[in-house]
Amino acid sequence: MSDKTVSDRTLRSPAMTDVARLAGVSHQTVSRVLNDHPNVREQTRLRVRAAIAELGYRPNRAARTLVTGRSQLIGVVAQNSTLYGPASLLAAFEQVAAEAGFAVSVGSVRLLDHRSIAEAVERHLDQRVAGIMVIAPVTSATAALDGLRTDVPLVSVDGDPASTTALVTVDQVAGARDATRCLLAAGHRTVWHVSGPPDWFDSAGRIEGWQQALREAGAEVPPLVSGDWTAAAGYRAGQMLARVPEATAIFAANDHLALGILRAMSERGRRVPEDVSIVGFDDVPEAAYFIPPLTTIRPDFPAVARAGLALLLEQIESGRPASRRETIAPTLVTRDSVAPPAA
Amino acid sequence: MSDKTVSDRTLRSPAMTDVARLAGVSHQTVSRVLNDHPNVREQTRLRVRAAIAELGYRPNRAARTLVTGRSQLIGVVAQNSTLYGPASLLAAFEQVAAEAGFAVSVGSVRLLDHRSIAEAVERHLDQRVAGIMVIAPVTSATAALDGLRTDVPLVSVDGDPASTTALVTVDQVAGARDATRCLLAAGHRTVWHVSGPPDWFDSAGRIEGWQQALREAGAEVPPLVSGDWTAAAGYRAGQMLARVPEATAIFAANDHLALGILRAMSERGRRVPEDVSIVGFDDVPEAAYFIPPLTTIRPDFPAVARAGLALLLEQIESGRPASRRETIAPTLVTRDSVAPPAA
DNA sequence: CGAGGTAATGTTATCGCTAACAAGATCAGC
DNA sequence: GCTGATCTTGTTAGCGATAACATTACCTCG
Repeated sequence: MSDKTVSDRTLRSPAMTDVARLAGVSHQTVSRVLNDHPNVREQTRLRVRAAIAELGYRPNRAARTLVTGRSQLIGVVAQNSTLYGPASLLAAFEQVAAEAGFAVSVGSVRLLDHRSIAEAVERHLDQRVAGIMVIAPVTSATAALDGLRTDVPLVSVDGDPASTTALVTVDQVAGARDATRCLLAAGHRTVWHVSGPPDWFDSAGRIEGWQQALREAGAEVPPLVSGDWTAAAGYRAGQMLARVPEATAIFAANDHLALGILRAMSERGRRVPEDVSIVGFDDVPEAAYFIPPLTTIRPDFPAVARAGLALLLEQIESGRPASRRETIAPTLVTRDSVAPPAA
Repeated sequence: MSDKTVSDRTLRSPAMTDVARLAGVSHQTVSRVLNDHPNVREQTRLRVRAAIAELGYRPNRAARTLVTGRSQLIGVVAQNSTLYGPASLLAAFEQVAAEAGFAVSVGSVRLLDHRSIAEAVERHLDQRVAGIMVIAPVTSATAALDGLRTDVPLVSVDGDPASTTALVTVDQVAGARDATRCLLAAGHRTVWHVSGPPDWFDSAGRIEGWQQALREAGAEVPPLVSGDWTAAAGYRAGQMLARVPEATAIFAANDHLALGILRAMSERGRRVPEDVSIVGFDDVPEAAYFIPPLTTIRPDFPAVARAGLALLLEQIESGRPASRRETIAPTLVTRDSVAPPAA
C-alpha cells in the first residue's frame, strides 16, 4: 500500500491530539468541548475551539463509531425504482435527516422479498447505522421485517398496517375516500376504480377507501379493474372502460395510471371530463399539465419523512423499540378532470 | 449509557477474536482469510470460514475504516430534486455500486452553489468515503469542484465539459442533433427549440446540438424559446408557439416540457403530429402514454452510472486522480409525435 | 483556616481491526 | 541431516475517538 513516512504525518488530517497539543490541553478536554460536556471552563472551551478552527480539525467518524458502537448514519432500504412516491420520499427523508445531523446511506433492493430485505438490512447493520428506515409498501416485506433482529431502531414507511414495527403511512384509505366522494359529489351514480398491483398496501388501502365511500353513499360497487402503477396498465384499463358507457367516473390508483386512461379515452373519442371524469393519486408535478389537468390526491411526503425520522430518533434516544404508528392525511387537489355526468 | 455486564459479552455481536478462538487460530489469520491473503493453508481457511458461518460473524466496518483510513462507502452529492434524470442516475448508481461492494451515502443539497457543494463534500470526507460522485449539471457547480482538495477520488456527472475533474456525461449534443435531424428528415423546413434552464450544461449541450443539426442542413435557426424543466414552462412556451404557424416542428429539451407543449397545442386546436411535430428528451416512463405517444431521446443512465463507478474505482485503486472523460451516447426512440408537415 | 464538596482537567483502557514484524513449520538441495 | 529459502502463523502496536476513573484546582462553610 502507501509508504508511511515522517512527512506523511504533516499531510495527514489533524487528529484530536493535535488539537489538544495546540490548545495546551489533553485530548479528553477536546472531546468534551466537541460533545458539549458541561464541565469545561469557558476560557478553555474557546481556546480549544480556536485550535480546532486553526487546524481545520474534523472528528473522525469511524473512530467515534468504533468506540460508541453507533454511527451518525441512517440506512434507508428501498426498492430500486424511479417511481414517484418512493423517490420523493427518499429525497424528503434525506433532507430532514441532514438537518438533524444524520447522513443517509441508501441500500436499494431489486425485489422487496424476504432475502433481499434481510440482506440490505444486514449490510446497513455492518455500517453500524443508528437506525434503519424501510420503504416497504408490499406484503412480501412484512414477513421479512418481522423476522429481523430488533436491536437497531427501525421504522417502516407505507408498510403493513397490521405490522408490529414502528410505522409511518400515508392515509391511503382517507385519500381514496376523498377521491371517490369528490366524484360522487359531482353527481356520478358510482365510481370505477383502476387499482395498483395487488401486493402493495397502498393499493389495498386505496381500494378499501374507494369501497367505503361507495358503501357510505349507498352506491353500487362496480368490478375492480386491476393494474400496476404504469401508464401502460392504465391505457389497457382505459381501452376497456371506454367501451363501458355507464363508467362515467374513474378513480385511478395513481397519476400514471390516470395518464394511460386519459390517452385511451382520447383515442376512443371519449372526452374528459365531459363524458368521463377521472381522479388520480400522487399529484406528480406534471399532473397539472395532463390533458385535461388532473384532479388528484396529494400525499405530504415531507410530513411522512419528518414523522419517520421523529419515530426513529425517539427510538435512538430512548434506546427501546417503538411500535407507534403515525398516519399522514393527504389532500385533494382539484383541477379539471371532474365534471357532472352528461345524462 | 448502557451498563456493561458479563452477560453483555454474550449478547454483543461476535468480533474477530471470537472467530479466532473458535477456529483455534489467531485473529490475524482470520483477518487474512477475510481479505483473501494468499498465504493461508486451505485447511485453515476452511476452518475459519466455518467458524465465521457458525457465529454469524460480520466484520466491523468502523474498525476497518479507522485503521485503513478508507471506507467502503461512496458519497453522492446531488441536488435534492425529484427530477427524472438525477433520480434515475442515483438509482442506477446505487445499483452498480452495491454490486461492486460499496454502500452509497447520499448528501443532497438545496442549491448547487459553491458553499453547499463544499459542505456536502466535507460531510462525506468526515465519513472517510472512498470516493465521491457529484451530479453537477449546472455552471455554479464547476467553480466549487475545482476549488476542492483532491485527495479523495472524485467524479462528476453531467458537469462542465471544460472541467478538469474526471467526468461522465450523457452526450447531450449528439442526442439533440438526432432529435433535430429526425424532425428535419420528416420534411420540416426548420426546427424550433424550447430549452431547459440556461445554467444547466444539459441545456447548453442540447442547444448546441440543435443548432449544429440546423446549420449542417442549411436550415434557418429560429429564435430560442427558453424554459426550465417543468411542464408549466412547456405549457407557456407552447401557448406562444401555437400562434406561430410556421413553427411546425419543435424539439423540447425534456419530456415534461414536451408534455406542457402538447397540452397547449391541444387547447389551441393544433393537432400533434398533423399540424405540429414534437420530440422530447429523457424518455420518462410515461412518455409512451402522452397524447400522442412522444418521440424522444433516451439517455442510458445505467451506462452512465457504470462509467462513473469505473472511473471512481480506477482512481481508488491506482491512488491518483484521473481527469479522463467518458461520454455516453443516447438513442432516439421513435413514437407518434413526428409526421411530415401539412403543407 | 482546614474539611469537604464540586468543578475542571488529566490518565489510562478500550472498541475491532490491519500492518509490520517475529517466529515456527516445511521443504529443497547438497 | 543441515542450511537457507519459502510458506504459514502468531505477536505486538497502533488507528482516533469515548468512558471510567484519578487527580488537581477552586470554592464554601463551620
